[in-house]
Amino acid sequence: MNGISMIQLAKELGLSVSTVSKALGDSHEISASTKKRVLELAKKYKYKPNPFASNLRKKKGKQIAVIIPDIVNNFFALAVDGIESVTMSKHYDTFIYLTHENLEREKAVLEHLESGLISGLIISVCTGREGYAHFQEFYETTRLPIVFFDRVPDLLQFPKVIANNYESSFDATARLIKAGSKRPALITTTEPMFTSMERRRGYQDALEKHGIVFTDEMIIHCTDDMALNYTILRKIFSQKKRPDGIFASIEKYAITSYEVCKDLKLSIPKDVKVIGMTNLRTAALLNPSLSTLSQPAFDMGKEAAGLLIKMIEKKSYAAANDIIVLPNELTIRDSI
Amino acid sequence: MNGISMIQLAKELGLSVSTVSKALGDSHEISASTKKRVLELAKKYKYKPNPFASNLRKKKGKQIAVIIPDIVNNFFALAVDGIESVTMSKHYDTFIYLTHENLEREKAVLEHLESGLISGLIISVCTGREGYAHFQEFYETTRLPIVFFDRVPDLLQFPKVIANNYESSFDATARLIKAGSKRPALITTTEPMFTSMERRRGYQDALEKHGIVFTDEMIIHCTDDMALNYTILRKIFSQKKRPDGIFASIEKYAITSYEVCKDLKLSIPKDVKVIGMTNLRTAALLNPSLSTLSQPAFDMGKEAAGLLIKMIEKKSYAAANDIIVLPNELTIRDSI
DNA sequence: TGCTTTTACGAAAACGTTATAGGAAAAAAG
DNA sequence: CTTTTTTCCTATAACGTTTTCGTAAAAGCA
Repeated sequence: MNGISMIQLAKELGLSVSTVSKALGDSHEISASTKKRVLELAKKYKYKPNPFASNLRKKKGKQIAVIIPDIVNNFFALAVDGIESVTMSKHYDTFIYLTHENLEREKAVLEHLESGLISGLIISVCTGREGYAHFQEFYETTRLPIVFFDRVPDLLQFPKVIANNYESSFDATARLIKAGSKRPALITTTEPMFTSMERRRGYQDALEKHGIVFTDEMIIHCTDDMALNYTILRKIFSQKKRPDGIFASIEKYAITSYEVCKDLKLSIPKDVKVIGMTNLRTAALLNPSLSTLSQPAFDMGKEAAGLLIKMIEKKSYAAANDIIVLPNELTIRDSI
Repeated sequence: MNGISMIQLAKELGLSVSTVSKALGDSHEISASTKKRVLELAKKYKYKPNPFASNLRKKKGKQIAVIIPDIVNNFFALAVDGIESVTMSKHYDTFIYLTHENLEREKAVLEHLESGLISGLIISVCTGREGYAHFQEFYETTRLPIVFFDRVPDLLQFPKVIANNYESSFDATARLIKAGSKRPALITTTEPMFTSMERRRGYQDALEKHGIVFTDEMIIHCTDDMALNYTILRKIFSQKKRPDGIFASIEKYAITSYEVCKDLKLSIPKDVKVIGMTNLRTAALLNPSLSTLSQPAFDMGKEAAGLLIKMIEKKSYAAANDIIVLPNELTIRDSI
């Protein structure tokens, strides 16, 4: 805030402010020699255009926001890494907001951003399949480009970046079955999210394909509360007729599954075969090493940011209904 | 950018713009009844002040920046979580920039931020003990408050939030020795950072205190390249006179140590005892469960953000030389 | 009553840009 | 040698706030 302004530059050069502005913008209206003079003095004084003035006048800036449920999570951390790699290279600034799975917080952030602080939004939703009015409303009032990733509201018409959850869940479940699991369970969230539903669909179709009769108890609903999840899982795995396989569709559920099996002295993979949907870097080092279905988190972030910036910079909103699908990666280790 | 402006509010109320501005700012110059009228209409239209106009006029905004080397790392992710929890509650917006341990990138970000986009800066440095000119320069030209955390430049006079690295490293090393390690090694970075040096000091003093003669080979220097680290460690642990203990002063070095020991069929803790400086949530699930010295990452972020906002809002820079020290936590598990 | 003080508002300038419109000089065209 | 076009620059008005200063009316005071 302490640097030199365009006005001072103009004064020292004996030029008008508009000339300086155009010279810095490399306008064709300005002669090469004048441009050179301006650029040189600007460099000498390390002139930096005031972003507030510029944004105010242009009614548009180079700032975007990322709203995610959590950052202490390899998936989202990687996604942010991917987003930042793009925004950095395109000279955008990236705001970050964490909702901690709290709908009210999500709404509050969205309302706050209606001030016009940003020129685009990347978001991974924190709730189920309902209550998306705030996204629609945000869009109606701001008309700003939005890209959803991973946890997307399937019922809304917005560009999205997702993984092939159905297909990869099908494959993962099939692998559990082929490895000998007769009753593989799906651990999923209580929130009815599109992402989870796709995974569930893949899971159920794989069961059917392999002639396993699906019953409701095969689906275990966990929450955001790690301690509660432990209780839930411990109870289920203490039963006589417990599952002999686990497809943990969320990172932390895989970890809790390991804890429960360890405490109940259930052997992995002998008693229970496990595949976890996770991007944990330590998966290979767990005891036993965890078979994972990992998401292309970094690339999802990259694609989302690329798409968003394209939408911001092109007037064309042709991309508005784009859905980019990236493949999950199945890595079989000792837990199966 | 599509909402209603103050001008339109004023027009509809039959008031001047300045009156509306003051009313919204709860100025004493405005009567209670007028304030009420203004507030009501503002709420009706969901009026949001344009942050660019406001920041431009006030020469100050409610945006801060966080610059860190990495986000795919539990320590920094937790720190960002802590920072965000504060900025969110104080209604600040948080920019995030990742340097990926790249000095040039760090310099570029700092220079970019000299435009005045932010009102304060939280940073964890990416380099050694030299080349801090860019921080000093950033401060000279912007006069903006800066708070360093974890990786701090010890030679510069700025407020800092750090962990008790010396004391806790001393304790961790002492535990390795008490557990039977005769030649515990320290794995540290090649970059000569203050943080690492403190850890090293604690390590060496613990050796001396317990009558172990220190030699240079006991310090293993690793890099930012995981594959290279593997090679380095594998070579050292393949030697006859290999270390029988590891104090891994950085998260990823602990993981690579595990990988190397596993591949070399060295038993942890029988052949090699390990303590890792890490915030990994899966530490307890590793094989064997990893003893950790974990940093108060979330709280460090919280303290840093709290301090920064205090500096931004108070005119007093009394806090300018504050150094906040938080304790690391030692958790002994099966790897020792 | 006349005087001062307080209350409650408005006019206008400022913050640092960018965009629009216009114009003088130089170059090109006839 | 005029006319047209092109080149290069300036003046000015925005963008939406906040702040300073001025002032009429109301209130206080003798």
